Amino acid sequence: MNPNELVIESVRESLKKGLEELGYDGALDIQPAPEGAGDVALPCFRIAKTMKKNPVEIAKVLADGFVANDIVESVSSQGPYLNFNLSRKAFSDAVLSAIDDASIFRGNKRKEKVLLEHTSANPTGPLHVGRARNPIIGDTTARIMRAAGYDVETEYYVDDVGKQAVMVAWGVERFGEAEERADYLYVKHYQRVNELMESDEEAKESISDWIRRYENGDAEIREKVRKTVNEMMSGILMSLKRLGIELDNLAYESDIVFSGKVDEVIEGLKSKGVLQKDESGALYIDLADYGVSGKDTRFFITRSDGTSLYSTRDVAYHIDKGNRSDRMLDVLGEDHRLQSKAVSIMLNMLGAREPDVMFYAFVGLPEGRMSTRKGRVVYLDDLMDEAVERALEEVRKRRDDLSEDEMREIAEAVGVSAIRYNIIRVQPEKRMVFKWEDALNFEGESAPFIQYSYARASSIIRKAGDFERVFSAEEDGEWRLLRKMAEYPAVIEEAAEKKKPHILAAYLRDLASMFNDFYRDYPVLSSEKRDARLTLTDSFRKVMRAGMDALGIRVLERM
RNA sequence: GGGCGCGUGGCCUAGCCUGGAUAUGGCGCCAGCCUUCUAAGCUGGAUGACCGGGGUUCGAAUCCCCGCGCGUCCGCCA
Repeated sequence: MNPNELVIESVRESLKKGLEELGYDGALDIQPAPEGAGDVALPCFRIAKTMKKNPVEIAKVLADGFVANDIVESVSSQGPYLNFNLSRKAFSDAVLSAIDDASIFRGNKRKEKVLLEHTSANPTGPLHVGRARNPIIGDTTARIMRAAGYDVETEYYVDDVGKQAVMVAWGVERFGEAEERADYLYVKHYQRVNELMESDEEAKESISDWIRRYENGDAEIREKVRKTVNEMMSGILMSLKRLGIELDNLAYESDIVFSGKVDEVIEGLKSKGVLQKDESGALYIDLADYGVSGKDTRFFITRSDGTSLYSTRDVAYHIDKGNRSDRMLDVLGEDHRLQSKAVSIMLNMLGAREPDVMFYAFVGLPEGRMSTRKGRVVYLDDLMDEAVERALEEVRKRRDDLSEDEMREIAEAVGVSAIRYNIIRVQPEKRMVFKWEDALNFEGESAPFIQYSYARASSIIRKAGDFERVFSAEEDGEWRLLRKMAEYPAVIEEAAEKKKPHILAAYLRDLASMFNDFYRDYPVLSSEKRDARLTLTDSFRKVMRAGMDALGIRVLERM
C-alpha cells in the first residue's frame, strides 16, 4: 500500500463509527490541509451531498465518532472540514520503507499495452520549435505512463506518401546528396523544388512523372523516396535523441498503402453504405450527419481516380495500431482536430477501436506562426545549441574546480532539460509564444531549479560517507518535505490517468522547493540528528530521481 | 458563416473535469542573506488578477446561457 492509500484507509478506519452512523461508504477525498490546520483534511461537502445533510453536521458526527489509530492521531472539525494530524513517527516509517523497497516507484501493475504515437512530423526538413511540443509531450507522457505501470510503446508515423516526399527525392537527384544531417540540406532542396514547380515547366513535368510512377508502385522511385526519407529521418531522430527522446518504432505510411490495408478500409466503408459520390466520382462522407458543421462538411476519402487520401490511410494505420495494442494514444497539433474526429468517426463505423488524443496549441513567434516556407522559424537544434551555450556560461561563472569536459556535460544536461521543462510545465492546449529569454531562463520555475536541489542533496550525501538509516520526521520542515515525497505515487497516477504531464512538472518544482527550505533550515552534516537527516536527504534524492526520469529531466550529481 | 480550443495581477502560469477554508507558482521591480552541507538558492516588500453580462446555488475562477477577444479548422494536400 502506498503512503496515500495508507492515509486514506487510516482516516476511514478512524471515522468508522461515524461513517456507519451516517450510512456512508463512498470515497473520501482526502487533501492536504492548509498551513496550520493539520496534516490532511476531509471536506465534507461531497458526503453531505450524497447524504443530503448539512456538511457541518456531517463533520461533527464524524469527529464525535473518531478513534485514533497508528497513523491518524487526532482530528478537529472546523465547520464543514475535518482536519487530521498524523503520527509523524508512524507515517515516516511507512514512507521510508516504501521508498527503500521501491514499492512507491512501481505504480500499479497494468496489463494494457499502450501504443503512443507522437511527433510524426513530415520528413521535409529539420524539426523546428513550433513542432517541438509534440515530441516533448509525447515522450514525457510515455515516461509517466511507464512509471505508472503501463507497458508503453512509442511510434513515429512517417508520412512518406505523396507529393512532398517525392519532391524531396527528386530534389536530391537533381541537386545532390547530403554527407550528413540530410534534413538541413534537403529542406533547401525542397524549397528550390517548390520554386521550380512554379517557374520551370520541364521540371514540373518530371516531378509529376515521378509522382505518378511512385503512386503506381514503381520500384525504382519508391526506393529513391525511401532512401531520401530515411536520411531525413535520421537527422530528425538525432535532434530528438539530444532531447532524450527515442522512439520504439517507425511506421511508414507507404507500407500501409502498399499493403492493401487502405483498400480494405475503403471497401469496408462502402459496405457500410455511408459513402456518397460527388460529380467527378470522388467518395466522401458527410460529417454533418455526425454533428460536425462548417462551410463544407464533406470529408473526402478517395480522389476521383479512386486513390486514397491522408485520413483514409490514417484510418488503416489506426486499425493496424489497434491490432498491436490495447490502447492507442496520439499526440496531435490542434490543426488536426477535425481530421482526428473524422478518423474516429470512420473507425467507429468500421467497428474498430478509437485512439485517445492529446492536442496541443502551436508554439508561435511574437510575429506570428512559424513557417519554414517564409523562413520564419527557429530550429530545435539552434535552440538546443543556444540553451547549452548559455548553460555553459553559467557553469563557468560558478565552478572553477571542474574540468572542461565536466562543465560541458553539465551544460548539455541543463540546457536540454531546461527546454523540455519550459514546454512541459504548461498545459498543452494553451498557446505559447516563443521568447528566447523565457526559453533560456534558468531561474525560478525551470529544470535547473529542480536539478540544483538534487545536486545539493547529492553533495551532502557525497560528503557524509556511511550513515545509519534511521528516521523520524520530527521538525516541521522535515515533516513537510516527507509529506511532499509521500505524494509521489498519487501524482504519477493522476498525471498518467489524466494524461496531464504538467502535473508532474509542478510537483517536482514543489518538491525541490520543499527541499530548498529544508536545506536552509536544517544543517545535516553537523547535526546531532545527522543520520536521520541524511536518511531523509537520501530518500529525497530517490524520489527526485524517479520523478526527473519520468519527466525526462537529466539527473546531475553536481552542477 | 459555423465547429473546436484558449482567456486568471505589468508578463507567464496552476486551479476548472469533481462548486466550498485567505486563488498556485514563477518572471519583472525594491530591500536584504554566502567565515556552516553549492546563492542556478533563500527571506521580506510594493503592485495587484479570475474577459464582459446574465443565470443556477447557502456558496461560482470552477456549472448553464448570451456576448467579446485571440488561436485553429472547414483542400479530390499531407
